[in-house]
Parts: sequence; structure tokens; C-alpha cells
Amino acid sequence: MLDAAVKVFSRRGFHAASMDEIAEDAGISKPMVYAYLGTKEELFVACLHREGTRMMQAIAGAAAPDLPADERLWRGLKAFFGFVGAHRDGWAVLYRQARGEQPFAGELATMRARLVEVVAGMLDHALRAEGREIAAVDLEVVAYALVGATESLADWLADHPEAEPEKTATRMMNVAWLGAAQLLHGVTWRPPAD
Amino acid sequence: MLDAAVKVFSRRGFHAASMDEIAEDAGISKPMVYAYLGTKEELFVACLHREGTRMMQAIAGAAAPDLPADERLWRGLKAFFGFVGAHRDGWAVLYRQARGEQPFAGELATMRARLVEVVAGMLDHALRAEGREIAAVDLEVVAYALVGATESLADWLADHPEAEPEKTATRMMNVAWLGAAQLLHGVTWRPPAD
DNA sequence: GCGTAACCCTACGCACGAGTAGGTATGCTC
DNA sequence: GAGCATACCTACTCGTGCGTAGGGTTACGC
Repeated sequence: MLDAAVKVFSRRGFHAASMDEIAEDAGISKPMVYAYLGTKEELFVACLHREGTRMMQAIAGAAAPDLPADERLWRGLKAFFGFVGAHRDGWAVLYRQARGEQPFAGELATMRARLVEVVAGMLDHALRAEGREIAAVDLEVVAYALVGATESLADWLADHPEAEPEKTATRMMNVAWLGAAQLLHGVTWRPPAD
Repeated sequence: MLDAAVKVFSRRGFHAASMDEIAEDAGISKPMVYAYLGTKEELFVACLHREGTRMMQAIAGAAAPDLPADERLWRGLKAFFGFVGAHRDGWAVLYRQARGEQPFAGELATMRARLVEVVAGMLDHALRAEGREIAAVDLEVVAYALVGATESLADWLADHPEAEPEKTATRMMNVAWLGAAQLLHGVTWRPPAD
């Protein structure tokens, strides 16, 4: 039943989606939807939650914490893009939707925050292993940028049905890792003093 | 008057924003809004358009095409984050909103495509200067990732009122440029052959 | 066969908000 | 000052879609 909701939400968007259509698509009638899942908002949150959890599990399952940083990043990215590729609907819409609608932005922000934290933790771990350290804010922002770039490519992937998830992951790795590795080795870029 | 619209749209989101509230906020009455700007959709598009144009101008004005790639990127980023910092409302909401709502997603996609094209062109230019060349798709995807990362940091900036735009630009430069520079010099990351 | 209960449906009430009709005031022409 | 136009407002209509009330249907106990 959630599948039907995800499908309709993804096709129409949250507001344009009518409960009637969702019910019809699920093969039941509207009062049943209300009986099982509650209001439209609750239904949307349920969708968001399920997709989010699945995604997190897919990533967490792939990126074991005891691997070296580049290997973790690579596996995490591969899992992530694999997931998005397999659930284009779920991702593209729920995610893009949730971002804009105030009631859900918070929910989504929490999810993203968890992801950022994981990435930041990974970077921090790698840094310490090299005996280096940078401010927590910087770390967070870098992690944020990486997550953002990844989300952006996920959007790209969702819009290009013929694209291969793994190849996309490789491309992401090229941008992210080469940059991140430089940072980890203490190479930093500084603004010109003009 | 557009200012009022932007403000309300940003506070409430497109759907939750009522024309009454916009009118009230602008200090006029609803029929006037309709007389001057047309329907709600047209009004939103007008907002989107104005903000988008302003942003593009800010960037284009800063990143002259005859500068070296890193300089162009840096100036572009500085202008961009400066703009977002100064127009947090306009950005955060219009952008985040437009992304999710089908009728406007196209409009926004066009804007982003222009930006991606500019970035891709920049990278291509720098590559050719080094006598190298990579596939157009790869170029586009890298540019897409960079733009995505930048947008993501813009979101971060919009949510952190105390953060300094220029510092954010520097951070972005660190992630983007160090990675991009590696790519430009022919360093690429390849997936392990497991 | 009749009561009853679980289950699901059709058909509605109701609120909200986009867009408009029709009226009022202010200023300008002659 | 009468006629007219422009600028604006208040107060309405009407569609849409969420959430629900109340009725039908099937299965089971007795």
C-alpha cells in the first residue's frame, strides 16, 4: 500500500496527489487508507520514513566501519547510487518533495544530518590516522558539500533512466575523493590576498 | 511587490502561501495583485525569474571568461555565496520550492543547466589548455556534482544566519578545486577490481 | 434462518483559497 | 459642478479535495 502512495506522490507531488488517486492505485477505497495510515501528512511521513530507512540500511550495510576511508566511501557511494537507481521513484520524488514542504523539511534534515555525521566521522577518523585535525565546523561543511554533490548526482541519475548507477558512483568518487584526499594530506586552497 | 511575494513564498512555501497574505504583506489588496502580476503561478514564476536573473548576473559579472580557471571558479563562488548570503529568503525558498513543484521544476532545471554548462565549459577550457580531453558526459556530470555541492552549501548557509559567505566559498573551493585540479592534471580514481 | 460483527464502500460535509464582480473614492476635463 | 476615467477595495462565487458518516455485504455463531 505504501508502494502505491510512493508511486502517486512521486508522479504528482505531495499537494497534487489526491488521496482518492492513492486509494484507487492501491486497489482499495479512501476510508481504508485513513483507517490504516491516518491523514495525508502521516501517510507521507510514513513513505519518507520507509524509504529513508531502507536507504540508510543499504548504505550502512555496505560501508563497514573498519575499512579504510577510501574503501568505505566507495562502497557507500556504490550502495547509495545502486539504491537510487533501483528506487528512482521513491528517491526522486519523496526526496525532492520533502525538501520543499515545510512540515517534512525537518524530518528530511534529520536524515541528512545523520548522513553528514557519518561522512564527517569518516573524514575525522582518516585525519586522526594521519595525525592531523581540523575544526569540527570545517569538517561538517566539507561533509555537507560531499553529501550535497552526491544528492545532486542522484537527481541526475533519477532523471537519466539509461545511466548506470555504478558509473555514476565512480564519477562521484573522482570528484569527491581526489579532493578529500588532498585535504586529508594537508593540502589546502587559500584565497588570493587581493 | 515582488519582494512581498518572495518573502511570503519563502516563509510558507508555494502552496501554503495565500494570495491574501501576499497582498496584505505588500500593503495592497488582492485584486491589485491579480491586475499587476496575474495568477499565483505567474507570480511565482516572476519571482523565480527575477531572483534567478539577479543571481546569474552576480555570478557572470564576477567571473570574467578570460581569467584562469581557478580564479574564475573562486570569483564565481564568492559572488554566488555572497548573493545567497544577502538574499537568504529569496534563495532558500524559491529555490527549494521550485525544485519540488512540478510546474516550476522545468524552469529551474533550465537555470541550473545554464550554470552547469558554464562550469563544464570552464573545465573543458582548462583541460584543453593542458592538452587533455575527456568525454562530454563525464564533464557534464562533474560539473553537475560541483553545482550540486555548491547548492548544498548554499542551503547550509541559508540555514546558518551567522555563517560568513566568503568563508563558505573558501570551503567550497577546497573541496571542489582540489578535486577538480587533480582531474585536470590527469589524476583519476578507478574502482578496485574486486 | 436470524442476529451480529467485522469489513469495506459510496456519498457527503466542510473548509479553504483562487480568482472576480460590482461598488466607491479620487482626480481630471470641460 | 457635471461627466468621466482611473485606481482600488470589499465581498462574493465556485471548485477542489480532505476527512467522515452511515449504509451495504459477507461470514460466522446459534
